[in-house]
Amino acid sequence: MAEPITIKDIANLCGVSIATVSRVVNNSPKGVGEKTVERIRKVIEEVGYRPNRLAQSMITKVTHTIGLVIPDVRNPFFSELVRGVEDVCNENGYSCFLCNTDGKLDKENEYIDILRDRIVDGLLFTTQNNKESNPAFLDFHRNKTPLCFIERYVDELPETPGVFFDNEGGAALLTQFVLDKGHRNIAFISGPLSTMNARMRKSGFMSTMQSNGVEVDARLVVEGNYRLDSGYAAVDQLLEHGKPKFTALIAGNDLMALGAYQALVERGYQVPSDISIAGFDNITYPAVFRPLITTIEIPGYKLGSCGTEMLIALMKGQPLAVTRQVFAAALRDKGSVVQI
Amino acid sequence: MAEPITIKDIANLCGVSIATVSRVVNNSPKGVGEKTVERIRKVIEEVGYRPNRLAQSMITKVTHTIGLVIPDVRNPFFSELVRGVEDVCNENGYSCFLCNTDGKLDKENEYIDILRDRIVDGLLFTTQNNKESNPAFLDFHRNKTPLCFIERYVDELPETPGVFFDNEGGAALLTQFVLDKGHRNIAFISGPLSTMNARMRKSGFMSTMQSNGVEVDARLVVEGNYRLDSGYAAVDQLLEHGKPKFTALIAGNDLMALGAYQALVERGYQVPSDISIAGFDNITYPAVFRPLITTIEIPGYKLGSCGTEMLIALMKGQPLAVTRQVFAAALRDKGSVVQI
DNA sequence: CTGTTAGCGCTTTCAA
DNA sequence: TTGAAAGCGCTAACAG
Repeated sequence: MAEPITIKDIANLCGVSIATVSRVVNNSPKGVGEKTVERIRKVIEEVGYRPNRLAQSMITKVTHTIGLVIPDVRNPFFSELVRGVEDVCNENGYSCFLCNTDGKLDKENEYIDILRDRIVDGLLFTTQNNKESNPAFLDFHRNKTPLCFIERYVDELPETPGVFFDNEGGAALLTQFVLDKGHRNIAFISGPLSTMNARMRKSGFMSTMQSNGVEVDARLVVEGNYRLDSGYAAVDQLLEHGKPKFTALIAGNDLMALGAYQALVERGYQVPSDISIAGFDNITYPAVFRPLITTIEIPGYKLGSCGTEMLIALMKGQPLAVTRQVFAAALRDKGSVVQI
Repeated sequence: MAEPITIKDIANLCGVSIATVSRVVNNSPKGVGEKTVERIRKVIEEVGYRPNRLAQSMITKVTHTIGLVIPDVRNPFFSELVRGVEDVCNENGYSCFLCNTDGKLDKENEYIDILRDRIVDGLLFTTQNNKESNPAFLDFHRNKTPLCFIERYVDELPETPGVFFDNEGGAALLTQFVLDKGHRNIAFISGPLSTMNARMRKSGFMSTMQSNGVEVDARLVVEGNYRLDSGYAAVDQLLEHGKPKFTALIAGNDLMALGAYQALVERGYQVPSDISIAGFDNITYPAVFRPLITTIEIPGYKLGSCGTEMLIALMKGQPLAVTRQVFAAALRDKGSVVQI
């Protein structure tokens, strides 16, 4: 290990004190002679000196690092989000620790501790898990380490900044779209109602049905778990009493919509001519793949990049104009909902 | 910002010196009275003291962090890989900085500098870009910061450890499979031949054809760029002179295979009954999606986790049994290649 | 304009 | 078994 060059070496090489070198490194108080600045700059360049960030951080107490805690980077929504976060970090001189929790509370806690130990300047946090709030958050909060939520609501920390997706509005938009196509008997497969976004989506569906004066048949509303097979199983439940009583089906996400699609097709129904289908997420794949599902797009990249921008503002001590940003939903019509 | 608790506070609270506290924190030289250890432990627990990792790192020169440099986490292959890396890091007390370069040389260089400044203990690097070797690598090499390649070959650093996928063997396996189905006129769409893996795959195809005594029609071998549309375009090129002269088509990756599929179907050919298709990558999607392409699976997670294990061994100064691990290919038959 | 000095929080000899 | 003291590489008063 070639001993790294230190500020001391530069000072010696230039015949000045380390304080002076430090000043030009931080191009601080212009109170350094121009000649000196130039000379020092030249030497730094020549020998390839790079300040030791650990030493700097020890004094300044800032590390220019953040922690990003997500359930699983393999989920396309999160990889979009991660990329949004990382891009903004990089643009602003921050580096980002990636942490996968699989949504498990103990891993979330573990990572929060790890990140605190690493003295990150801020934390970006997202999870489906909101059964209970995490005590570690309160620590962060106490230490005033900036924290920004992504699609997460914690009752105990109502004023914590965050970026959110308008789940309710998205569901309303989609439901209205289906209604406008003439459907009146619409089935709904929700995500797990333990999660806030599943509740919001369901609520958007229900209220839009109501505001359109369309009664919701309770037997047509079932709960899934956001996975493909639960969409499949939901169809069995919906068809329990023979022929379908619905002409359209809205699922809480595209995966369940796909599962439902499979179940319907296997049972001899044509989609969308017999039954229309719609979902949430806009999971996108190479253009050749079929089926295509009309869906609500959730802007993963945008949530990540904007959340990071908020966090950076926070870390710089800038007051936030808005502490909670809500992103609007966009409909992606892919033809799986037909006029009747 | 509540002032963090320091080792000094613990020392005062316990009426011992900071050296003693340090000893129990690092449960080092058992040379501390059992009573004292217990007392200090208790206080540490009570007040929730956590050693400042920056200060520790300043002295020990290790940060327990690594850098992971990839083209884009949104590519499913890389998100698999990232997860493999992160899991192994976490199991071993390391944290991981994620860096996306889009395969651009300047961003690769930038990140290498950033990571060096952050004093990562090791670097995991992967990219398709191997037109030129990166001077920054040589710095890393000079500093003896452990470096592990993932699917990357740099001529100047032949002895750098790495994990690799057996591209040539995979291509051979797939080609043999197609040959065994009775095909003799087989088209091949390679990836960009500037990349090593595209060359290896092509080479595996060529040599297997040859070893089976099957002549390769040069007009049936075209170069693509690993993207969907280049697979589509390649078909036009292959059909230039009218009817296809091939009964099977192997693409350098699934995306191009998909593009070729689309082009063939649009031109009225049935896949696989008229023309069989095979690819590389085993990109996987929810089970309902069609078409399915027979393919070679590349174990992204495994490459990530094993690469990280190698890197960790390196960082611990353990000698590596093998400096280069090559992962074997596995065929995933999905029915897109039929017997003729 | 520049240098001296005192730490940041911790590990690690060297003594006691 | 424990403590005192010397730094790690750097920043930030405070002098000059």
